[in-house]
Amino acid sequence: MTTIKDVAKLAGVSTATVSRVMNGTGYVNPSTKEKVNSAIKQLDYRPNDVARSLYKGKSKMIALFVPDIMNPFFPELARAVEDVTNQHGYTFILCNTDDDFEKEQTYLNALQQKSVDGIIIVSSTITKELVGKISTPIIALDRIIGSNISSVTVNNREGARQAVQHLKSVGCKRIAHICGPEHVSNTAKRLKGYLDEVKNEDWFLSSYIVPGEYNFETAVQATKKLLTDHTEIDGIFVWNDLMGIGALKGAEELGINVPDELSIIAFDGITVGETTTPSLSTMAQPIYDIGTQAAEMLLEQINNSGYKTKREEFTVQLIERQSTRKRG
Amino acid sequence: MTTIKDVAKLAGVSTATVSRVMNGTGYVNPSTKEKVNSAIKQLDYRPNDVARSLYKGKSKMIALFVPDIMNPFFPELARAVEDVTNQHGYTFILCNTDDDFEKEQTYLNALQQKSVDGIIIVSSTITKELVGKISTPIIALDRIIGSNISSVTVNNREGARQAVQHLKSVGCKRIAHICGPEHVSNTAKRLKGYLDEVKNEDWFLSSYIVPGEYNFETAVQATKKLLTDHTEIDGIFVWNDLMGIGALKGAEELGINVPDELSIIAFDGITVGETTTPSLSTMAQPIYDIGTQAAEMLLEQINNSGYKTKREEFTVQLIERQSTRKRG
DNA sequence: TTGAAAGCGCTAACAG
DNA sequence: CTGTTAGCGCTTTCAA
Repeated sequence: MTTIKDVAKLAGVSTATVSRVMNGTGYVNPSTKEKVNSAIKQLDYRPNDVARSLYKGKSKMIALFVPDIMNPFFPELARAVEDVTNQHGYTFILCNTDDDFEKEQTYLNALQQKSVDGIIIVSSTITKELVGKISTPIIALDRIIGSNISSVTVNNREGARQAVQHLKSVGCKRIAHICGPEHVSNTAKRLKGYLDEVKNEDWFLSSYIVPGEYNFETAVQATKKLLTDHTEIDGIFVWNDLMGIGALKGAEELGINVPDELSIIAFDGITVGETTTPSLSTMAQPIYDIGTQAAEMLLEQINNSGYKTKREEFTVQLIERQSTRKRG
Repeated sequence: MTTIKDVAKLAGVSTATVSRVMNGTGYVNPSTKEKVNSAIKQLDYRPNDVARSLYKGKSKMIALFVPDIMNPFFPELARAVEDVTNQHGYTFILCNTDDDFEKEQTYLNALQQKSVDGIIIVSSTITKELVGKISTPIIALDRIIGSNISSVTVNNREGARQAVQHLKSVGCKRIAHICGPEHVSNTAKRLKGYLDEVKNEDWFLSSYIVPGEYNFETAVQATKKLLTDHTEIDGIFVWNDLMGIGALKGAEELGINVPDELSIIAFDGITVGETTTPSLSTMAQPIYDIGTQAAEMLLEQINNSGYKTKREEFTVQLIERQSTRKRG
């Protein structure tokens, strides 16, 4: 590998001068600058980032922790973060944590040891204590970790309310809710939103609330059980799109027509929701904007020493597709 | 940050001894080892990987280039690579290239400057020339780059043949093919497999072959046009699952029933294929195994200086789902 | 305007 | 068995 020394030698100057030329720091005579630049070009020299990092204590790398890369929500998010960080000359690292505390810890250590400059975290298991011990800038995404960690979220409760309102508006009379995983904070929030809308209805039964897991197959089964136990159900608000697609499948397997006999709406707004038949109505999060915002906040926190904790909340938006339709 | 010096001081030994204890290299008296270890624990010391990398010229990082993180195929693949690399103590870096030569080049430079130890590349645009200039170990995935780059692929042509055979076996009489993007090598291979099976059929028309893009919406349109122009078509082999789901949607929008009037089979075996209604028959690639294999080959190449170029080919497997069914 | 030299934190000869 | 020392490639005072 060619080093700064090689360049210095070829240009007939000291390594300090080469460094100055590269970084545009300090004064350097135009003619020697010329010589240095041509030496750089001639040798196709590229500085060693590791050496730089060692000196500076910074690596120009940013990481994103996601619980499940297989859920399309996260690739869409990752895409946004990647775009922003790349634009600013950072290298992007994606870490899949499975919402596993051990894995998160391992990653956190590894990244700190590599002088990663900042981390964006989507996690339900990580603790404020763990994060508090870390000096690396951190942003919480989609969920809130602690009061002194900046976060980017959406209005989950209000969004859930709107979802249920929409089901009512298309004529649903008995509306159920399939929940998300218990340990995820959004689960409680969306459940609250659902309850806001139904708890005073005379038809409401607590058994209309069914627990769910973070995956397709479980949602299929939960839906089938729900619809078998309660044949009167004509609307379901599902915790997220992935599970919503499972609900679609469950209904189909029971021979229940969506949307004629049953309306389904979910939450997230991932692209696959458009591709199903029927396509899935949803409360869409502005996924790309969320990722962008988080990345920008992180960069600000990295570069401004006087940064103060922020809390950003985005608004979800109803997207009506085929799985909910006005009934006559 | 606590450094090796702090540990040395606390333990009353030299930094060299601390280093030896950490790395288990060379002899060290049990009792001093004891002292060092307790000092490490007491200070919660973690070695600086950047300094290590600088000295060793290696970073314990591995990267994966994918053209489109939003296609579920790649997260599944990434998952596999991540698992293997993590197991071996490497940090995994995912790079989204958009099959854009400039982006690939930028990433390649950035990673080299960071002393990344190896790269797995899925790319149709990257050239052997570019890769040839790089000393970092590289594995080509899903596509072949050059003759002296190891690769992991699947039997695309034979798989395509089997897909068409399957369509025939369920009773299809007029079979079309929606191709992949022109510049991707697999496009030609799968097309050849299709042609192997149909070119001698008396019903075959070259207009049964329609060009496609790497996305859902285009596939919907291509399918609608195809089925409108050729109402006799009763089977379609689609280049990949994402586009296959588009074909499903296209047929549905025309009111054509799948599989009663039209059978559809695609290629890849991504999980979402199970979730659609009807679910999508496909030639499944062993995605996880492919990723695992590539990662293992890369690690071998990194660690064995006497490594020789390899070419691994996996076999795809027919998965019959609802989109193809025997017709009476 | 430029060079010499120290040092970022760690490892690996080389002595002892 | 352990310490001293040089050095990985770069940046930045400090002098000149």
